[in-house]
Amino acid sequence: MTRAHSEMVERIGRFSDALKKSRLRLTHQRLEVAREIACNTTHPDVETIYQGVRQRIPTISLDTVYRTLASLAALGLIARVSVSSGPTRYDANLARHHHFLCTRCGLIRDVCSAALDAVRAPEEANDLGTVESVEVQLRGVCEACAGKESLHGKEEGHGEHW
Amino acid sequence: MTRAHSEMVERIGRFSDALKKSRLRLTHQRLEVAREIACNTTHPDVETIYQGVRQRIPTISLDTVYRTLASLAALGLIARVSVSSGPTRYDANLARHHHFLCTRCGLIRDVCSAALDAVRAPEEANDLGTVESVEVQLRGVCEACAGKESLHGKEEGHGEHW
DNA sequence: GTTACTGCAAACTTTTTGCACGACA
DNA sequence: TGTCGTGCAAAAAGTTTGCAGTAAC
Repeated sequence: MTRAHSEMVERIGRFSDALKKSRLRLTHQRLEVAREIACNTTHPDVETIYQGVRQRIPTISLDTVYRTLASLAALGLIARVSVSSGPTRYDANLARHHHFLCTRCGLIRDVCSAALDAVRAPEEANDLGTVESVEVQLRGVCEACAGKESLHGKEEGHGEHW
Repeated sequence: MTRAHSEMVERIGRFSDALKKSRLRLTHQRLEVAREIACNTTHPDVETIYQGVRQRIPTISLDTVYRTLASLAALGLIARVSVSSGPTRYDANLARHHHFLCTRCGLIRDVCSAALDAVRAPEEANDLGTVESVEVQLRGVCEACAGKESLHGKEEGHGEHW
C-alpha cells in the first residue's frame, strides 16, 4: 500500500502544481475532486466522484464536479476513459496501460503489460492517418460476475451490454 | 466494389434470416434500418441512421430506430461500438477487426490486420477474469484533420476529445 | 479589488418507456 | 385474429450553460 499511497500523494501534488501554472485557482472543491480521483483506481463516473467528494464537501454541486473534471482533463492531468458507452468515466492513471472490461457488469480495470505495450500500429493504419497511441481492450467476464453466474446458472447470453 | 456489395447483400440476407428465426416480425422499418447499417462502414450513430432511413421511410420515428438497433444488437447481428463517449454507434462488421479513432473529429474506421489479430491477452489479465475478446484501438489524427491543421496552423493541443 | 469559481436552476442531448393504433404472421 | 411493432408523447438520464453571489489571488 505504501507504493500506491506515494503515487497518490504525488498525483495530488502534480495537480496543484499544474493548476497554479495554468493560472487556474486552487479551490477547496478542485482539490477535493482531484484527491477523489487520484485515490481511485476504478475509473469512476462523474456521479460516483460527486458522491465521494460530497462526504467531505456536502455543499458541492454536481456541475462543479463536471467542470473540474473537464478542467483536469483539458490540462492532461486525467483522461476520459473512452471504453464504454454510458456515463463518462475518468482515469487518473496516465502511465501507459490497457483495459479489461467486464461485459456483464461494466467493470473497468487497468491492465499493465509489457507485452501489450509492445503492440505497434500496423502498416494499414497509415492510410487512415497518424497513429499517436495504441491501446488494447480486453473484454470478458470478471471474477465477480463469473461467480454469480455459476451460482444462479446461466441467465442470458445476448449481445454486448458494454 | 463488387466485394463490398456482395458482403452487404449477404448481411441483409443474414438479418432477414435471423429475424425470422427469432420470431421477430420482418417489418418494413426493420428491413430498412438493417439495410442502412449493413451498407455503412462508418459506424454511424442512431441519429445518422435515422436520417438515412428517413429518406426512404419519411414517417419512421427515431425511437423505432433505437428499438430496431437494440434488437439487432441483442441478436448479435450488429455490435455497439464501445470506443468513444458521446452518442452510441453501431457496427455491422462482425468480422474480427480493430479501430482507428481520430482524436480531433471523432472519425472511427475499421482496421483489419493479421498482426493485431494475433495479439493475445497477457497472463496478468487472468487475475481479473476470463478474457473473451481482444481489440486494439489506434488513436491519432486522420488524414482529413491533418490536412486542415497544416492549412490553419495549430489551433489547440489539449486533452482527448474522444 | 479584480477576476475566476461556485451553486443554483434551467436548458439541452441522448435514450427509454407507456399507451393506443396499425401491421405482420 | 391475435400478437407484436410502430409512432407519438412524455419522462428519464447525463451533461452543459447563464447568471448572481462568493472566494481566491
